[in-house]
Amino acid sequence: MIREGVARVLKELLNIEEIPFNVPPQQELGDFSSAVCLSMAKQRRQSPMKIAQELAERLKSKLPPYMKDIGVSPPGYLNFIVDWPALAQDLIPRILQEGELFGKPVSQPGKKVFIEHTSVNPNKAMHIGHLRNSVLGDTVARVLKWSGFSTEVCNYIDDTGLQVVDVVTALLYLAPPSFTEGSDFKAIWGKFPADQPFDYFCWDLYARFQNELEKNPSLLEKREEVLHKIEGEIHPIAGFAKELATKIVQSHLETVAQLSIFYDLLNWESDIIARGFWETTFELLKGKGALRFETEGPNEGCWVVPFGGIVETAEGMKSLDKILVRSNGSLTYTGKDVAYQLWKFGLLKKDFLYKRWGSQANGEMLWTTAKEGEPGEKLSKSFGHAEMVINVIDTRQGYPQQVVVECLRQMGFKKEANKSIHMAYEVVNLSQQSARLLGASRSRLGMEETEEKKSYAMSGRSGTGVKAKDFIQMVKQKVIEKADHPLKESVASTLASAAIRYYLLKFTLESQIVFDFDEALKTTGDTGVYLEYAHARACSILRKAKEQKIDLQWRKDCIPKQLTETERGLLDGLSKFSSAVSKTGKTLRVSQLTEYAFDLATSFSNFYERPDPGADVQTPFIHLRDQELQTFRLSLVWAFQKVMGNMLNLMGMPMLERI
RNA sequence: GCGCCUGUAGCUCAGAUGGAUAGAGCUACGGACUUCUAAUCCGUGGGUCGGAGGUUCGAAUCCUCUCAGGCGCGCCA
Repeated sequence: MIREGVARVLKELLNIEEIPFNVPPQQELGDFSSAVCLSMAKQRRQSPMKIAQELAERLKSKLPPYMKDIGVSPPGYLNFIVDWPALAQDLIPRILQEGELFGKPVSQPGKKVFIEHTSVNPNKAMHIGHLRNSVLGDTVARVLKWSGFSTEVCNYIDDTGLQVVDVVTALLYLAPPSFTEGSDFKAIWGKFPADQPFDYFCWDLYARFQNELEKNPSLLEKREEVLHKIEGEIHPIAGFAKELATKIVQSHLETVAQLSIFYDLLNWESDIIARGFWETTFELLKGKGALRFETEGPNEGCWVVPFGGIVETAEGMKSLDKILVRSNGSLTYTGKDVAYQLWKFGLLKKDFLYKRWGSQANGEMLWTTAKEGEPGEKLSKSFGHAEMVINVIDTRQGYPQQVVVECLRQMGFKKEANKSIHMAYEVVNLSQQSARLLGASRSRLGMEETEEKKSYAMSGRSGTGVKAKDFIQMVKQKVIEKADHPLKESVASTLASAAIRYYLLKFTLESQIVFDFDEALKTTGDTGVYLEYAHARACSILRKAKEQKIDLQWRKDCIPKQLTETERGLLDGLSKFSSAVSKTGKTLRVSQLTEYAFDLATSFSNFYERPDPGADVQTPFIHLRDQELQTFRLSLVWAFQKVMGNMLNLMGMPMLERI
């Protein structure tokens, strides 16, 4: 806000696009500075010092907002001295008045962003890697909504894939009683133990099935049989599979709800097929010549997107071309994805049928696509037809995502191709110690006895991974242990949720998280707990002030002539809120949120601990004799509490009034 | 083989558009609680930003090469 004001004036004066700012090495020089003059020196053929001096004079005669003075230092830096009282006078009452709306950009009517995240195979429990996806997606959605977009969040359910087939086959045939033609599924449902979550049982079962497949090839035939029956959609097994997937999806939704993650729509892959999305897409692609039918070579009999031809790899010759339709006529995942992407933009003439899934803990209705649902026109809301599409998928799927975008481009949907964003993030792996703790043997991890690796990939196939619900429970337990007083259940849950979201958010997208229990269970320092603590502390101060009947009414004459270092620090932090969030909305680098939030909380802690940094004694705000100063400092606390609350909201962390 | 990503303090990581002396947290050591909440704060220690060239007045940041690690290149999803 301070820097934006200066940047606006400078841009006008200099006619350049971006103004870089930084912090001077000595505080005496100024509160912040810019090196624009240095970079201008060459093209203007003037010494940077001279440019800076001239510019400073021009700025001084027409001071930007909140500026007290502008100085110059060699070799040509512009140093800005902030008029802190003026800033306080504008900023604090605005924060207090606007509350949740403070710093929010004006909305952009009609601009809709479609965000897909989570999209976990509905055949087993979620693990912490899936959680990273959900937290990233949910946070981006929150930030974009705040930025003024209308958002639609969807969770894609791949119910037609082999993973579901595997678990169904395992349930029906791996252990007695086996399914027999004509029988009902009562005995099969009876296999689920009462003392274990549904999705946990499937987790183990899936891993066991992968193991059994190698030993017992007859299961392969069974699997093939189950696959066809599910695809046929008429056999009772198809209904059973759908029921199973539905139950798992329910488990997933319950899991992420613990981290305040909700959706607008569940999109079932089977509905993409049933609604004939592909047929339309196929014609479009063929019409544009984007598809090629292979009559020879390794992809003989397939419809492919040409994407680089045949290349030599470590494992021999391979084709880079992407198959969309297999030689047996069936559709690949990428094929479905192209059709689905078209639907998201409203480019398909076809639509799903919808019905209500149920209301969620955030009060919003969750919809699902369904064969027996209603057409979109009959609903009060419309799904899809987005301006921009963000797919939160891990980086390993970069190649197929590229194919999807390329298909759009080839079909002539250039604008939509450019607005298709693959939000790619690195996976979560397990540290050596974590892998050991999970009891993963070397052989199960697929490694030699002497081999040592830094990290281990989680694997559904081998059942190696930290299950999301376990992790949430562990963090909760840890938070309770670490507290110096008994915690209410709800407080522990909130702290755990904040800690987990923070942990999954603070890494940059390119950073591979090597999950380590010690690291992930930390409750001190750079953690979500710190943010909650700072917020709750501010609440406590305000609560106590009210109890003591201290007048919190803002008066502009309460501002001191000189602000202390920690007061300035907090004020500066508060003033950066809007630009910090806006920046995240543009870059989608959500780790910048935790970075800013931590900085803000730190500046508050510093202010709280040392409001008068030079003094020997620090007086608690509510004991201050100077009523003006008391009002000012308590107003700062209040403003912090509001802005921190807004930050917590944006990161999906529930607020606590006291811990 | 080709492509993408990563390499910054003992450990885990930030460092958007190139800017002045590269920052946090954890760990270690030393200090501050009859409290507005010590899950906090203050201090000390810790770095040839993987390496080598180059561009630039100026490079952790841009370019080239190189070393090390991860991932991708399925008629899986």
